[in-house]
Amino acid sequence: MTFYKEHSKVWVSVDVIIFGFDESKLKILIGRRQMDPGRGEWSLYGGFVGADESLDDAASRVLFGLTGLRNLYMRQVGAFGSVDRDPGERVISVAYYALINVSDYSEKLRNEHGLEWVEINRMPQLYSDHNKMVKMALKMMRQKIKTAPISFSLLPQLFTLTQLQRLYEAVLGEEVDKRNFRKRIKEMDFIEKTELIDKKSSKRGAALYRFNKKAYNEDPNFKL
Amino acid sequence: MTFYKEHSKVWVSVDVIIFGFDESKLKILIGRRQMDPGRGEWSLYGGFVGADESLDDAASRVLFGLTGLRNLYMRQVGAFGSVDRDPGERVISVAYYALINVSDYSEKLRNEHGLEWVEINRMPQLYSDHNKMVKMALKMMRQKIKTAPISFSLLPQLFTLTQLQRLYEAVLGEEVDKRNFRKRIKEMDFIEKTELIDKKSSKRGAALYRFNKKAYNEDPNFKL
DNA sequence: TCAAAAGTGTTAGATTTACACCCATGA
DNA sequence: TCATGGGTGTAAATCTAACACTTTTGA
Repeated sequence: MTFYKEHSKVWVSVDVIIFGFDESKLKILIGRRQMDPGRGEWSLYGGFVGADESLDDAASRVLFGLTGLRNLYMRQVGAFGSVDRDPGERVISVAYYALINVSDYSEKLRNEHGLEWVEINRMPQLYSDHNKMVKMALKMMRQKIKTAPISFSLLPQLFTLTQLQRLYEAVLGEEVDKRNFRKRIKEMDFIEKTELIDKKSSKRGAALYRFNKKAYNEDPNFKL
Repeated sequence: MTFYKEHSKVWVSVDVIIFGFDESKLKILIGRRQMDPGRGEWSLYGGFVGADESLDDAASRVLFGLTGLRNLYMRQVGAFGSVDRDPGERVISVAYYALINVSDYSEKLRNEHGLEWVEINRMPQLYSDHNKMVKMALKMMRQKIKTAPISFSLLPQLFTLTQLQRLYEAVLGEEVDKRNFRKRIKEMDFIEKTELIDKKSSKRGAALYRFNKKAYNEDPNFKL
């Protein structure tokens, strides 16, 4: 059966924006493009959508190839389809963003792919319309992080409240009042204080917290 | 030049969700599918993306063919790409939603295309994943209408505050307090009261208002 | 002993919500 | 004259934002 044969087909790719949080900075993972056209330009990492895989599957595949990690938090940003967005051919691209905990990520893989972590507010010019994708992804992520517990995907399992606060500051791009912030955290029972103390960040040491996903699902009242 | 020839191409279509507001109800325009596969099922209206048009252009084209109207408020909902979402072939679809003022819309065109206005909360089952598209579009539109002046795209140029209130109630799916609503409207100087009185809706008559786009652009402080 | 980060409450102001009656008119 | 939708203000409650000092400890 070929129902639609009078219409033309196009290439469809996925591009992934990988957010990470390190040194109190929000960063994304970019590399030098390895193929023509645009070889050598800074670029997001992407891949073509296969005939037998969904868009989400294609994005997961690209993400796995890049990070060795599965089941990352991932959301679609949207489809980008200007006729001349790709200098070579007509390619429609669907952008996704994903969140990773930088300490889960292997330096080896990063080097193999020639990738760099770049601070979100020091982004170079990227290939094609990739800057637009990043901008939209960031906008969506900012929105999301205020109402859903996605921040924990960017942090180690155990984290201090200062780390969490720095993360919000980095994502939102504005300072946050420490006391008001901690007040709100205390109201969320699914952010649990552990007995453990982190001594790396200060002499006095800071309590380590943990996100309890099960408790969250029972009472999903996240609000920052 | 054919850079990507080793990869497979797919069909890409756009599907448009057309919102209208009538009789205090939020409605969408759907029709019976005219082609195989799925002939006769309730469906959104769509079209294939041509080789030389952008996604947005394809959506505008479909929208124009359907309504005879250009420059409608239109936003992308996202790309839908399950492998088997279309029973015939592999087709990736990008959904858009658009807002129209029902009274601008010609009954003639509606009949020609065999379209019906269906209340959003009486939606029948639609072809393929179209219900999912509608659900996402509605969610996005609800979000948008709280922070951007898109409601005026669903109303005639002149409207009463009761109409505007009913629109919000229909979109948000909840009742709104009349006095609080009007208080907030008064704060937005770009919603201008005219000298005109609408006598259709009540014996006493209600003042007609107008959205001043220019004034809005100078001070875009929409907040409902 | 001191520098550096952790931790902790209160108050004023702003925003949000709840709520009920009179008005004008055509039928 | 009365039924119908139009139009108006206040007060309580909640939420938000501003703000400063003590604690602990390793160097």
